[in-house]
Amino acid sequence: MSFGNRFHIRRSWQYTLLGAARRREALMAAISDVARLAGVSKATASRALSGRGYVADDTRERVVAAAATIGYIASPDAAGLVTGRTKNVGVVIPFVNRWFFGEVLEGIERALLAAGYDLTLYNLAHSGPERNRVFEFFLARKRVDAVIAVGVDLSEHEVSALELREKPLVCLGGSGGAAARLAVDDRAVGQLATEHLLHLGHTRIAHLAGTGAGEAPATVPGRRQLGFFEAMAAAGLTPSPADVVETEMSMPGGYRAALQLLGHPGPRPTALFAASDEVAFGAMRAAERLGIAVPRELSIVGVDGHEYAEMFDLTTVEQYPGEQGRAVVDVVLRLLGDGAEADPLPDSGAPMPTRLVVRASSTAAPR
Amino acid sequence: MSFGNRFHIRRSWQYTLLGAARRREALMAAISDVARLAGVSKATASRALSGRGYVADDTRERVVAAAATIGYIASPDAAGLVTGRTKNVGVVIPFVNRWFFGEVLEGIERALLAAGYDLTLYNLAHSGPERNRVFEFFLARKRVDAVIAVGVDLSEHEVSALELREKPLVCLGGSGGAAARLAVDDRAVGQLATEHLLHLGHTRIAHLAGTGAGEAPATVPGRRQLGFFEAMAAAGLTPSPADVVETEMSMPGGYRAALQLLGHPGPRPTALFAASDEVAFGAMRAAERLGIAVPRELSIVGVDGHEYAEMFDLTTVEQYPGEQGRAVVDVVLRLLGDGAEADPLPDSGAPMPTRLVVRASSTAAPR
DNA sequence: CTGAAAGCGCTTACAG
DNA sequence: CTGAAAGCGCTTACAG
Repeated sequence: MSFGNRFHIRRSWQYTLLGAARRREALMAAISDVARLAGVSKATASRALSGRGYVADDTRERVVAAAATIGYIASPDAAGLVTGRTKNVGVVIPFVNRWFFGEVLEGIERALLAAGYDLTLYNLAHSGPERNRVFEFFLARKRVDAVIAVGVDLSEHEVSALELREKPLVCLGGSGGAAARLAVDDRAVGQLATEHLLHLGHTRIAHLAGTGAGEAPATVPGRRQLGFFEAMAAAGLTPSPADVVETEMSMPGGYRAALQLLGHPGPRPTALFAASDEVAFGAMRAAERLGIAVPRELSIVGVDGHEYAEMFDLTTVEQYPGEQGRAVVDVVLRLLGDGAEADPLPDSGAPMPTRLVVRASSTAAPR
Repeated sequence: MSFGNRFHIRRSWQYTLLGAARRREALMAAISDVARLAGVSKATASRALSGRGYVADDTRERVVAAAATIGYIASPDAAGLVTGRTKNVGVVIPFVNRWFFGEVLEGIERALLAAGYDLTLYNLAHSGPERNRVFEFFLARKRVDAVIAVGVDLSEHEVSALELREKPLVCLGGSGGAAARLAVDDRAVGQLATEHLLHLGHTRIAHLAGTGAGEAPATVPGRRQLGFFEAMAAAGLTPSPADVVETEMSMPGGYRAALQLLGHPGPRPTALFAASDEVAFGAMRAAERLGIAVPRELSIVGVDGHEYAEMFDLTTVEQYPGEQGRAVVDVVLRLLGDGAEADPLPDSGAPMPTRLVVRASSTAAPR
């Protein structure tokens, strides 16, 4: 029962490629090695190790022991070839370095790992040819069992590229596609933030919206802005166009936009609804630079529940991206028939939870 | 030459699993479909598509056309089984949501994607059993061709788990392992930041160090702290232990640590070297809260070249994480024999570039 | 320049 | 409960 035989049968090119590894006894063992050592067939070894199918208890033990001895770990790719499952999920995400997206990604990664799945990351930071290649080549291959799209606005074409390959798609936020989608109610979020400021007596409230909010009402920035307008309208107020400024949803973006908004001579808004906490932090910094006291002269509300919000005393509508990541993985696993069957199905219609957290950045309107 | 035959041969369970996909003509095509359509053997189809081996020009054209017609994309996992190459790299990273790490990750992703590689993400945020599982199971499988470790302090055991599987390992920053490592000279960085403050006439300089700097001089926080001490010593100064505080390398971490450091009654340091820009931002916020004017009463220097540094007018020793990510992929590709052979070998001994950028947060010592 | 054959490492249905 | 056989989709060495 020596291991030598196998190698002499191998073709020379294979031998060259894997020779070094093979020659060390315990390395890169295949299931046939386990089977041989345990004195059973590959089929039995497979059943014993996977837990699928009947195997006598003592046989199983022998197989498991043999696997441990030679450090055997099954190749998921070889298994995937026959089962059609790679145990790998593609995650498409536009940013990694914005708080919300980073938290979601960490939540997804943790949940996937716990389920024995790999996470293949596709960063869509720069659209263009790269983005096409992701949808038409990388995600189209059989390498991923499913796709999670985080905060991406999918085109028809992108969705159908995935459908063509019958690749399950679950979205978190973003827009486009008829696929399964988990999301907070961003319209309600915008409404709530604005109502909080209205409730404090503010009447001139500005909005630092995310890029594209105006043209694309279905996107996250668009929905938050919609909520803002609705709350204002319900209070009988019509924001002046100059008080609604679009910006990249980052801290420097918020800083620059707020500098413009607040630096203009003449009466200023007394309150500001920022489309995200990062935008709000930028606005706070801009106010500081312009000598505008927050919250005495300017109340600010953000969205996210950013890790820094407490430090900056920022009032915000919290959401829970880590939980959202976990939840989206739950849905994927269930779609793949791999979740705990016992788990109740998530209420797919219901929006993900949010919560208004009031801190010192918002206060009663002056006078 | 109908596609129907194939399916009747399939076993029923396969049929059930893949049936729906197969029945739509153009879907999930295999190379045998391409071969049949082009009227050649699988071997020739493979050669034509991969570009390896001789194929007559017109044959190639026919094969390529056939592949396009049925939307054929090769399964990398099946190919990997025979070539031993998965075109997939595992990336191990402790954070995704800290600026430096996010930038590195984006740089790695872009470079890998451009080379046709996938990136499988393993987030080591929480060490413990999960971390073990990553090294002993996930990375040990044949699923990844190589491993990139970003800013991780590898144990002997972790390194040998990888070596056992002959998995090429390239590190960016961090410590541990004799593997290939790209890194900035963190000792020099600490020295430079400190010398800048000394040069401005400061003599009482505090240091907000990263967690573990004291016990682990080989780690990034340890090396930066070493540089700090060396520069101080060279100036004939010995920092008081109270002026060296360890903190998590985040903005809230810096905030809390600086609150302690600066809130203490009695004379204060006039300058502060923060182990990262995020720590520095936190310290700025703490100073603001305590009514300490930056830079008039307190000069602050950070490390990183964070996206926000300009907004906060922070003097910092910049590094270029996006470039670092790209560079580490270069090394991996070369190790895998997949890089442009023409490229000059990177000067593996040389540290990655850094640069002192002076802004308004640091100024001459009071008096 | 091309095809038939072997084989990568695994899992499953089938027959005992 | 177990094994022999077939096959997942691909690529390569070999022989023409």
